[in-house]
Amino acid sequence: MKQLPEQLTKPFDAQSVEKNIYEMWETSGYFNPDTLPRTDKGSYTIVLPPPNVTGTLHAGHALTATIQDIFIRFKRMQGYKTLWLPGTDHAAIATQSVVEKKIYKEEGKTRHDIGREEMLRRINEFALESQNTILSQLRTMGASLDWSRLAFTLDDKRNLAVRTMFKKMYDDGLIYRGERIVNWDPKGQTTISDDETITEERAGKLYTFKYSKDFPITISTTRPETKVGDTAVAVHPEDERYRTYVGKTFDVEFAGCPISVKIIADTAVEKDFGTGALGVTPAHSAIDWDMKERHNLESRQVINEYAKMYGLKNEELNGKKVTDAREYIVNWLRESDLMIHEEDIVQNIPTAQRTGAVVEPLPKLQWWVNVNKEFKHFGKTTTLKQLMRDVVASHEIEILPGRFEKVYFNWIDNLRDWCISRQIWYGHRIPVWYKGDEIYCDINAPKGNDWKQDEDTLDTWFSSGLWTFSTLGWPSETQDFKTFHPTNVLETGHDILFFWVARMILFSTYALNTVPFKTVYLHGLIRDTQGRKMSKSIGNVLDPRDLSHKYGTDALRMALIVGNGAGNDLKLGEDKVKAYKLFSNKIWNATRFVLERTADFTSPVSLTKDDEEEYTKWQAIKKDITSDIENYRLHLASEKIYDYFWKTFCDVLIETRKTRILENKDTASAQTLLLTLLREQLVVLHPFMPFITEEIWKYVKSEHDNELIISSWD
RNA sequence: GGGAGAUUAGCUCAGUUGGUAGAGCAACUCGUUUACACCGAGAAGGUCACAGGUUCGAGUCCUGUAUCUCCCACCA
Repeated sequence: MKQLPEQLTKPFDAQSVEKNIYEMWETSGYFNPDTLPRTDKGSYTIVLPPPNVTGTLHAGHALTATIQDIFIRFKRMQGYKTLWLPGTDHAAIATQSVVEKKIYKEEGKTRHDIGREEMLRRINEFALESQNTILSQLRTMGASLDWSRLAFTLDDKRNLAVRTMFKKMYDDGLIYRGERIVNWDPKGQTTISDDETITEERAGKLYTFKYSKDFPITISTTRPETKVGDTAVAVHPEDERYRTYVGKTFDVEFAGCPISVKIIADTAVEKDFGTGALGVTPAHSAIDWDMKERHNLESRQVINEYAKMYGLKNEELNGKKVTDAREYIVNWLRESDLMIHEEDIVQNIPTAQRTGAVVEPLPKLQWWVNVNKEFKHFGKTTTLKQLMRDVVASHEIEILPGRFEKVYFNWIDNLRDWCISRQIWYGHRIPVWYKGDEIYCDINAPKGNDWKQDEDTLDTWFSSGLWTFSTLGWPSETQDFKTFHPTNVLETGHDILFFWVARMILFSTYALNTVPFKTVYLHGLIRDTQGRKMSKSIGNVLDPRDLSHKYGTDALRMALIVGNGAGNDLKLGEDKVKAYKLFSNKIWNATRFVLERTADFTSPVSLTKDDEEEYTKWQAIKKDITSDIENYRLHLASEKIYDYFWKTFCDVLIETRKTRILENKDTASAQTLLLTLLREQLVVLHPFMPFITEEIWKYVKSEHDNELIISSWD
C-alpha cells in the first residue's frame, strides 16, 4: 500500500465494481458450503422463500434477500458451514392465470382452445423465462446464494417429494375426498382455500320477505337469487314465535319455481337477527350445508360454476348471472307484494385473492387435509393441528417478533380442513387414479390400462410447504438432508405466516417429527412515503433495480435495514437510499485518506495509551453489534456501525490523528490505530454493504489475507 | 364480532432488562485550496396521544380512554 491505487483517487462508482465483485464471489465457490474453506462451527442453513415465477423482483424481495444475506454472510465469517438455498415457486393459479390472460390478449384463445399439453408447455416456457429474470435480480442484490442447489417447486425432485407426502398422508387417513361447500372462484374456474379469499366490505341490502302469501314465516336474506334453492327455514329452538311450525313442510311456488321448505330448529340461528328465521340454501352457503347435514335436508344447486342460474322451472331465470337474477327476484317480490322491508347494510363479501372475483360457495367433491383427525404419530396420538401448535407453544420454534405467536395460535385454533385440490392444469397432479368405483393412490401410476388419473392439481402451498426438506433431497436420505435440516432461520414477510410458515411446520413435524426451522423472523411490508402499499395502479412503486443502479446496491441494502425492526412496515422513500449513497462515499473517501496518510507505514506498533483506549472502545462497540445481529436486531446493528464509522472514526479519530501524523507525534501508533480500525470496520460492515467493503478490502488487506467474504469476523 | 400493532423533534423512525429523551432527513448560523460540499463545526427543535396507577425513579410495567393501521370471522 505504498502507492495509492489509481481506483481510489476517483469518486466511488458502485455500478462499475458490483458486477465484477459478484462474479469473483460466485466463481470462488464460497457460496457453496462444500467448497467453503473454513467451516469449523457447524452448519447454518436458510432456505430462500421461493419467489413466484410470475414477475420481477420488487422491494419486498429486495428486503428479504438483504436480511437473509446479512445473516448468511455474518455466519459465514464466523466460520459456520453456511448454506443459503435458492429456488422459485411455480405459484400455480397466479402463473397459469398470467399466461392465460397473455394468450387471450394476444391470440384470443382460452386454455380449452389450446389444450392441456400445449398449455402446460407454454406456461413452463413463461416460468423459465421469468425465473431467469428473478435469479439475475437476486444476484444484483448481492445475495450469496448457493446456485448449485437451485430448486423449483415444480421440478422432478420436488414432484417426487409431493407424491410421496400425499401418499403418506392418504395412507394415514389425513387426506380424504369429500363433498362440501368450497370457495369457488368463477373467474379462475377453480376452488381456493379459505386463506386465498379476501373479505371485502361492500354495500348490500338485506331483504325481508315471505316466499308466498300463505307462507307463515317472514325471512331475511342478502341473496334473494339463492332462495329458489331453499329446502328449509331454520329458527332457533327456543323461539316461541315459530315453535308450532317446526317439523312441518310447506310447498310453495317462489318466483315461478316450486320449492319445498321444511321448518327446522337449529341453534346456529340468532333469534334477534332479522326476523329470527333463516331460509336454508344448502348448496350455496356453508352454514346451511352444515344444517343440511344435521337435519338430513335436501340440497338443490341452482347456481353453476360460471355464477349463473340453472336447472330452474322458470326459464327466464336460467342463464342469468347471479346479480341479474337478484334484481329479477327482488322485482318479483315487490310486484307480488311479498317484500316487507329493504334495508341498506354493509356486508363482508369473500373475494378471490388472485382474480378479485366474488367467491361463489358451491358444493363440490374435493381433496382435503384433515387437521382435526387423531392419528398415531411416532407412538403418540395427536392431530395435525396439535402438532402445529405444540412446537410453537414449547418454543421449539421461536417466532419473531413474539406477538405473531398469538396471531399464529389464533389461526390454528380456528383452522378448518384444508382444501388442497385445484381445477387448474399448472401444478402437481394429484397422484390418485380411478377405475370404475376403485380408487388407487400411490407415488406412481397403477399397472393396467383402464386407470384414469385425477384431473386436479394440488394447491401450490402443498409443494412449497415441503420446501425446507424437499430442497435437501427428501425423500432420499441425502447427506445434505442430514447436514442442513432442520434449517436455522426462516425469514419471510408476515403476510405469509399462515399460507407458508404454518404449512411448513405441518409437513415437517408430521413427516419428519422435527421442526423445519428453529427461528421464524418476520419482516413487514414495504410501503411508500405516505404509507400506501406499492402498486402499479397508483404508480408509487420503487423498483429495487432502479435504486440499485442509481445509488448502489449497498446503499439500497442499508436503506432497507436501518431502523426497520422485525415485523414493522417500512416506509421507503428515495431520500433514504440517497443518504446511504453518501455513506458509501464517506467510507470510500475515508479509506483514501487513511491510505494516503499511512503510505510510509511498515508494520504495526504497540499503541499509545490514548490510542489503546480508542481501540478498546471500538471493541466494545463491535461486541455490541455482534450481539445485535445474533439477536436479530439488524436495525440497531446497522445504525451503530454507521454511526461509529461516521461520527467517531471519521469526525473524531481521523481528524485528531491526522494532526498528530502531520506533526509527527506518535505517528506509527496513530497509523496503526487508523488502519486497524478501518480493517475491522470493513469486516463489520461487510454483511450490510458487501460490495464496497469487498472492493476496498483489496487495497487494505495484507498479503496473506483472504477475500473479505470469508475473512474472520472475530 | 374477535385479535394484533401504532401514537416520541416539522417528516421518517430508533430507544434490547424501568435509571438525566436519540438518529437520519428537512430547516437555521458559521466555516471549506489541507480525504470527502457527496463536507465540517454549532445552535435550535419533544408535557414521549390522553387520564389514572405501581415504583425512590416510567417513553419503557399495569388499568382505562381516544385516534389510526392491519389480520381473522359462515349474523343470514
